[in-house]
Amino acid sequence: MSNAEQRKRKSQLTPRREPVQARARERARQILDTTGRLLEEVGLNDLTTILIAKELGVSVGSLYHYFPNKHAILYAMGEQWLSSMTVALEELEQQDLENLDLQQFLAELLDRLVAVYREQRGLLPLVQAMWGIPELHELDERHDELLISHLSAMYKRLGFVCPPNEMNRLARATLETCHALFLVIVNQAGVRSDRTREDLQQMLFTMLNAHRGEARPAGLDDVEAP
Amino acid sequence: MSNAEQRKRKSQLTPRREPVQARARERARQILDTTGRLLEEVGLNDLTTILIAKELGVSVGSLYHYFPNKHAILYAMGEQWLSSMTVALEELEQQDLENLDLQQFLAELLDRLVAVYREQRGLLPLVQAMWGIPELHELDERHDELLISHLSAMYKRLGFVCPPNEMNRLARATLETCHALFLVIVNQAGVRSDRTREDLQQMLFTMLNAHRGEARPAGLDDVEAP
DNA sequence: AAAAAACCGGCGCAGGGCGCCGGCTTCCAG
DNA sequence: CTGGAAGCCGGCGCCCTGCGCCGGTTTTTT
Repeated sequence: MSNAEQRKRKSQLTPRREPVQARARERARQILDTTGRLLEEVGLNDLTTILIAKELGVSVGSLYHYFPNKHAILYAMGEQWLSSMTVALEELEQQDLENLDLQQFLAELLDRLVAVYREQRGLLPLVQAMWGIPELHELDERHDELLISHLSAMYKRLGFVCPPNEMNRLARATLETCHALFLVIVNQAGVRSDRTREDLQQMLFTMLNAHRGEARPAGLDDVEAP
Repeated sequence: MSNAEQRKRKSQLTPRREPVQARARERARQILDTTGRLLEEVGLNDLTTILIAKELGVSVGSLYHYFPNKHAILYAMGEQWLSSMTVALEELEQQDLENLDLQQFLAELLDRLVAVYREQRGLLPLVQAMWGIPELHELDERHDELLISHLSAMYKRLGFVCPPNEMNRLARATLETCHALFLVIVNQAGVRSDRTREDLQQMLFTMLNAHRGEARPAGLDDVEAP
């Protein structure tokens, strides 16, 4: 079955081989870099392998030495994004959270995450890709899990006593609110973005502060639910 | 230029003709209905004209009597969505807002909007389409403008005294926060969704209450900016 | 210096979905 | 009852774009 063969190849998302030589590693980095730049400029719909190759000044064939197909490039960008988030979150977890109050914690959290959003090239099209391209869905899910697990852990260290399912709900609400407003913030000019950033912090504080001490929230006896 | 011709046809999004007979009008409604159902079931990527026709039990040719192309169907769904929102907002504006306090207002607002989100079939793929398909971008923008203008007007009636650009910022923050959390809410089960709905209300209250009286916010002297 | 890895440009080609076509059926008016 | 307009139907042409392999050359590594 050549069809099955093709599907297999198509669903292959990891790089063809681990680049060993310095030059090759550099190339792979350059490809991602260029792709990021192009995503910003032309958007997801007009991004083609030919365009990437031309922009970078290499041939299409070369591209396929590093990545088995176009989606794999986007996938790699997504992983880069995930790892930036991971770094930011782990740095935050280094801190002495037990002795931070909630406002201080939120200020730290938002600063770090906004920075990650700010430095990511072509973020919006990338998000769009993670929603729209089936092969990349997994990344979106991993992103959510990553944030939920880290946030839950940190909330606990801050003294939250909610049961796991409620913690989960709070983390999800936090993450979605942050994501939505970060996208607003990075598109605003100086003062406005600071104000929105501050509003976000106060909103999160309101939500979290209201629930931090609820050991047994009413009506939430289920263990796991969306 | 057959190419220009084609482009012209492709960019055509309004229905081919206004249906005059009852049967035809009914068909058009059915097409949108079926499309909504299919969007829920198979998602945006696997939605094809053939599938729509087969599901509805008509031929593909028939579809093209009512809509010039596939995107036009989605466009029509989007417009339906916009009009639901408009209705909800206008109903709210009927009320005696001047004598409502902010909490009461937010409760009303959220109830109505959540209801609209709940009853819209295939909402998520539709949103995805409005982001991903260039022809539908306009809908997304109109949606934002719609909400921002209505929200600004209502905030004013509630006694807000901010300058227009700040009002705009607050409306945008409101809309993005609502959108993000509505999508969470409609996917949660009973009690949890109520709690998130309540959290959202308190968060919005926090943000809006903080700024309702700021006639001259510091550093916001520009007239228009993102 | 030989082997392995990286690089190059061209081109075959597959396939999936779009939407037109030509002819039929139904409905309404006169 | 009849004529014509609106509605309906299935098929399939076909496009066309982007994917990704190939055979050969150059560079790096050991």
